[in-house]
Amino acid sequence: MARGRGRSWPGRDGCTTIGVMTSKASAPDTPRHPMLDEPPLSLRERKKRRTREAIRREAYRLFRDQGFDETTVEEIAEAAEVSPSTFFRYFPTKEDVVLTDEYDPLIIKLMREGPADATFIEMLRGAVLGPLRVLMEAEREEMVIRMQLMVSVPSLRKRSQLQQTEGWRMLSEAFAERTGKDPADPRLRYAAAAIGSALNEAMLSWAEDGCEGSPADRMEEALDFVETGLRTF
Amino acid sequence: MARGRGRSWPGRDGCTTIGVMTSKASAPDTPRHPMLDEPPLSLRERKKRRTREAIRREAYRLFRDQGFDETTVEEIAEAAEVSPSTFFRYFPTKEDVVLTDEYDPLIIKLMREGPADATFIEMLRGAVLGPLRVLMEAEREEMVIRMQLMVSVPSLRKRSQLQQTEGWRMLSEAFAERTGKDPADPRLRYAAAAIGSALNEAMLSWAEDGCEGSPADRMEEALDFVETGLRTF
DNA sequence: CTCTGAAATGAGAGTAACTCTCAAAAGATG
DNA sequence: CATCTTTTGAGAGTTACTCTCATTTCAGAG
Repeated sequence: MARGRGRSWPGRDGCTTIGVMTSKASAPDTPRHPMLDEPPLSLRERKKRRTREAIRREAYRLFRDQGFDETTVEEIAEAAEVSPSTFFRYFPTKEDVVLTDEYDPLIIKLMREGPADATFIEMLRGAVLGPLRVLMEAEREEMVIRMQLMVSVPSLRKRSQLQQTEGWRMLSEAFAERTGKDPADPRLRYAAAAIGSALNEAMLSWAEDGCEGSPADRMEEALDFVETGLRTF
Repeated sequence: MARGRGRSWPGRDGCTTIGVMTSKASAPDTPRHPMLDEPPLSLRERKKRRTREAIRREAYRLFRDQGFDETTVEEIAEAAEVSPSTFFRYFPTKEDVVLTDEYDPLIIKLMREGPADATFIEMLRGAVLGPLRVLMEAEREEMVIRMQLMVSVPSLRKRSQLQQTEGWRMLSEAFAERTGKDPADPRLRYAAAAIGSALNEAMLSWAEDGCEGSPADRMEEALDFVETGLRTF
């Protein structure tokens, strides 16, 4: 085939839906979120950011109007006024336009600042649900479109990064580092995987029910449940 | 693009790695496992089964010899002496050759026969880990190859059905039915998703460590952990 | 302002995983 | 043997990516 994956693109730095990154490194655009006020901005960087935003904006528009599968990369590139080549330099796959975001650094940062004696779940309540609530206020519209796409397009649903174990590695490591736990402890993997999937499921159920309120509420519910409910369910 | 997914193939009935199905329905081949001694076998059915087995066998051989990405569907089809068209009639995607199996009916059956007052996790210990141990004895070699592929090929790793929430729906429903619980209870979704991912992670860690013994041991460990350990971890 | 190197872009050709249609082959059935 | 149904093969088409290379554009030094 051709469907590339895991190569080494310039356009990304590796992050994802609601802060669960699939790390990558360097190049064209190193996305970071404004909420995490980053330093300066060279001309080149500004241009790259604009390009990335243009691609994403046009892509969402087309996805909304004619559907994800019905929109070709070529169309997106044309609408964003870049070449198809450039599109792929910014997003490794069409799916990544929807799945990628820039919140991971923020989450990691919050984890490093959290209480050193917190449990994994407690830490996540602060580092993931907190910013998510803010995010939903600030960019609700875009988030809603994303979530709806993720629910309705099978290929996106499956790749939802909240569900991708791999994406939780950095988060787990940050947690281990902060709390002094062994990063190689298999329980860390189990916990991250289990919780990630439960959160993902909570998000899906929120989207399926019409995207009312904040998904963070559902996620809170899911966290509470997996924290103590599995023994008796 | 072309990468189809979720269409409506004739060749499958919907099942998956270690019994976590992505249901589908009807047609050419309705795979079932011998362990679940099914009734008769018409000439046509036997042929279909043979074809399916031939495809899988040749595919595994080629994957092992030259790698998953380096093997084209065309090569597999040729080795199995069928046309590429036929290949896709049996397996919706190349990945499914590795990800699909026929254990789901067995697991469902065991769940329906299990204790009606068991918790979800208890039920899984019996219905999933039990047969898995047997399976590992009976078809160890093939299972090991599958697992190794699933660990080493990124696209497979991500799609590992143990991780696919969707695949757990039927299992959840069987559980709800057996124990008289509400199948729409969101906690059922959370539980299935969380446990599925933890089990998947256990399997991966087993494969990464060289596939020694049975993955069921690791999975047992993971189940024990998510059952009670998340509150304090 | 100019020169120089580095990074981003565009163009275009190539690969391979699917998709779809249709006619031919092969079991099933009576 | 005749007919109906299901499976198969052939082949053409779409599109997501991949790779290479020439061109453009920014950065930084003089």
